[in-house]
This record gives sequence, C-alpha cells and structure tokens, in this order.
Amino acid sequence: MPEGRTVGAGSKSSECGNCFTCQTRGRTEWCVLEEDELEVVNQGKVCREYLPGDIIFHEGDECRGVHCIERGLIGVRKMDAGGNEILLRLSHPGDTMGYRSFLADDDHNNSAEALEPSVICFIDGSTVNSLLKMNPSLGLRFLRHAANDLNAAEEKVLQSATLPVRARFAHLLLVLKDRYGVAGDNGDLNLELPLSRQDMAAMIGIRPESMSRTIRSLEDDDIARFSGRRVHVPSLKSLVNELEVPEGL
Amino acid sequence: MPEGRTVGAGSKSSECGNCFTCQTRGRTEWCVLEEDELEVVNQGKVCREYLPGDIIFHEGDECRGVHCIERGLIGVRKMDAGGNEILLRLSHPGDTMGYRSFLADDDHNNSAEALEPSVICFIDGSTVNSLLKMNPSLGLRFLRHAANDLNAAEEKVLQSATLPVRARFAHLLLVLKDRYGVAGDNGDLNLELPLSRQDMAAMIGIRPESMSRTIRSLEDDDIARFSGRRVHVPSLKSLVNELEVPEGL
DNA sequence: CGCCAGGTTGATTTCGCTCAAGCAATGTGG
DNA sequence: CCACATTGCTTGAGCGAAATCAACCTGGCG
Repeated sequence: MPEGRTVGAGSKSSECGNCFTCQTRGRTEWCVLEEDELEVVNQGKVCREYLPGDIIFHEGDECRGVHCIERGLIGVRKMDAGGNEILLRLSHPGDTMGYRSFLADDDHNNSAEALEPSVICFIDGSTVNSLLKMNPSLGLRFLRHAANDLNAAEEKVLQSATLPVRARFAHLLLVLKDRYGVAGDNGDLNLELPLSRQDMAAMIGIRPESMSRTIRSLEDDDIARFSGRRVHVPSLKSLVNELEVPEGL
Repeated sequence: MPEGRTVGAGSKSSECGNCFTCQTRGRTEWCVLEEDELEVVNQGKVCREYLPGDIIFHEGDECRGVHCIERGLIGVRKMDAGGNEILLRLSHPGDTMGYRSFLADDDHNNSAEALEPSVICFIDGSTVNSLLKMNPSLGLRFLRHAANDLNAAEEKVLQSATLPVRARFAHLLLVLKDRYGVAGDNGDLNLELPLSRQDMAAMIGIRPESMSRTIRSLEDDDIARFSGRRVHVPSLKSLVNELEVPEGL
C-alpha cells in the first residue's frame, strides 16, 4: 500500500529526475546510451521517493517495466509457500531492478523494499523495448549483468548447501565490508551495517535467534565486536579464516 | 584429461555435426539464425563425443566459447574451497553451456561432466561474437535464457534455505518426472532416474547417507518405491503433498 | 579370487530450530 | 507525565533433522 511520492519527470528538482545529470549512470548498463536515446528515457520515466519499509513491488505483481535506483538502498526478498522469507540481495544506486522478469515477460518473482530513504526511477516497458531496438549493445550490457547475477546466485546455492552458519555470516560481513567498511592501518576494520539483525539472518537463511547466537560466538572468540549496527573487527585476517571449512587432513 | 573424440565439422556423419539438420535447433536460442548465419556456425564449430564420466570443462578453465549439446546428458557441478561439491543442474540436448562465463568474459565457474554418452558442439568465441553482432535478437534470446536460469537459481536458494530434505527430494522427483517420467492413467507414475544416488544427493545438497534414508522414509510411507534407478509412485498427488511445509496454523 | 565403488544401515553427535521468557528502546493514549 | 503496548534483540532449555563415523553388503571387473 505505501506508494511513495511521485516526482514528475519534468521536475526541476536538482536531486532527482534527470538522466543526463544522474550521478550513477556512467557505471551502469545505461552508459551505452546516446544523447537522443537518453532523451527517450527521460521522457518515458517516472521518478519516486520511498521511505524505509515502503514496497516498490511485490512478488507476483505484473511487471510493466524496470526500476532504476538513483539513491538509497533496496532489499530484494523472496518467499516460499510456507511464508518463509529470505533476503536475496541488496540493490544500490545505479542498479536496475526487475529487468529480468521484464525480459522474460514474466510477473515479478521477488519483491523489493526500501531499506533506506530512496529515489527510484521507473522506466516503462515500451520505452525499454524501443531502447533495446535502437541500441542493441544495451541488451548485451544487460546480458552481461544477468551473467554476473547468475554467478552470484549459484555461489549462494553452493554456500548455503555446504558452509556452516558462522562461515556464511563471516562471508556476509566481508561482502558488506567492500561497501560499508573502513579498513584500519593495522589490519583492523570498522563496519557500519546497513541491515537489522533480522535482515542479516534472512540474507544467510537462518532465524533471528541463530543470528544472535552467531554474533555472540564471534564475540566470544574475539573475531568481531558488535554494538548496535557498528562492528569492529580487530583482525581482518582472522575473520577471513572463518570462511575455511574445518577439514580433517 | 578425458578429451573425447573429435568429429570433424565437415564430417558426413548423419548423427552429428550439421546444424541445418540438428534436431534440437528449433527449440533453442539458435532458432533465430538465418541460413547464412547458420553456415557461419557450421564452419566455426567443432563436434565431439563424450562417454559418461568425461569432463567437458573444469571450473577455472579459460572460457573460449560456448558448448551446445546435441545428444546426451550433462551434469553441471560446482565445488567450494573445502572440496564440497554440488550438482547445480542437468543440461540436455539443445542447451548451450558456458555462454554465461563467455559473455561475462570470465573463466568457467563450474564444471561440466557427461552423465550419458553425449555429442557436444563447441562454438568458438570469435564466431559467437560475430553472430551476436550479425543478429542482435540472438543476444536477446540468451538474455531471456539467463533470466530463466537466474529465476531457477534463486528458487533453489530459497528452497535449500527453507524446505526440509524430504520436500526437496520430492521436488526433485517432480522435476525429473517432466522429462523422465511416464504418467499412468490412475494418477500413478513410473520414472527412470538418469542419476545415481550420489548425484541426486549432490543436487539437493545432502550426503549420500541422507539420500538413502530419505528414500527409505518415502518407501515406508508408501509415497514411492525404488528399485535401482526405477521408481514407481502409486499416487502422484501424495508426492505433491510432500512439497508443502508442515505448518502450524 | 581379491578388489573397489556405490549403496545401505546403525550409533552417535552436532548444529540450528522451536518455544518461551525477558529486556531495552520507542511510541501512544489517558 | 505515567501506564501500557509494541518492536527488535537476546538468552535459555529442549528437540530434532541431518552430518559424521563406521561397518557391511552388493555387483562388476581385473
């Protein structure tokens, strides 16, 4: 039900709604577009703000186009018949969501929820289709992106099948490090988590109680210290060690 | 090391090597190719036979092009640092393998092994690139394919995180049904498994011992009867019931 | 014949889930 | 301003599903 605030495509707002000045464009698939093609996007899109907890789309919703994140942080969730839910991945500014369902001509097969205040542009399906026709390299860009997503997904399948919870959580921390971490000189690390404990639990497919216990166990072994969403890791090396499977020789 | 037997592209063999007569082409991404483009494929490819156990490529190998399955059955495996291995999926005639690593310009990130005697055509990278340039809709086809693979992978992540072993195995049987099953009139089902117990275990991410026990438990409940690779399911309905999560109301 | 890989079975352990309670921070209405 | 829900997180006790360790059985094959 929360639908966010619409910001007109023609808005003069300096912080949203103009693809030509969009900070993130250069690093995404849209960077292959020419001036005139960008103008097509600019006309055909609708831009919105969302607050934490707002839903951008639900699993099962009809997919009418793609969503491009301009600012904020989005969680992509998927749930099964029994109501169990996992957090598949985080999406960041520059990421395009829903391109997969759109291209497969399918309904959305996961849901997207704002985790931070976010600005998201919606690009209408017919616009996307004409862009794909105008500029074939756009399709190849998305193809490459899909290839990478697929790798990540298969990696996740492997990990959740073979690694114990503690190793999966250590892995999650190391992934979050790249974007949210500040490495110290002496091999230590400070981290500001963008996620609640519940959501971290959902990312590695465990219950919140198990998340608490896993955090506790890392603290007991002096691998990391947690205080709210702040984490301090005294030795990055020992955190990396957690990834290794405890193997008999 | 087992490299299979090369069958020249110009071979007169009636069973392999000619894209124009290839039985599977119509149902795959290659069906969008025109006559002259097909001729390009025909020139640029190398065809080989493989016996069960032969490796088509290893995880980490350099990816020089794509492999198209003409006949047989291929298992796609992936292993982690600790030597744990899972069977990600089966690939069948018409499927193209390795397109993902190729498009991402990456090394192979999983390995492919023949599970049955198979015939596989290798299409050189430069050939694939020129085809993509000649016919942009080929790329879109692969994009759609990648989208579907991605769905499947995310579905698998969800399932292995939330469903118990027995339900995952029931699900596997139902998937195998579509290709290897013969449905009876009265809601029963006969199935000829293409996989060893070990490989089925690897598909749902469990140990072989657990596979044995799960089979036993289904037999004890008269859900299915196993004899070697033959399976008889008296009531398809009761097998489908196994998918549901045992939920408290 | 001995050997070996694939499969089954049993005993035991361990990891993560369930159920339940408690606690701190935040909000809400009288 | 206080009584009270509510929400997110933590902790404890007990349970259960699957892993582990180990033995053994089968069929194929040199």
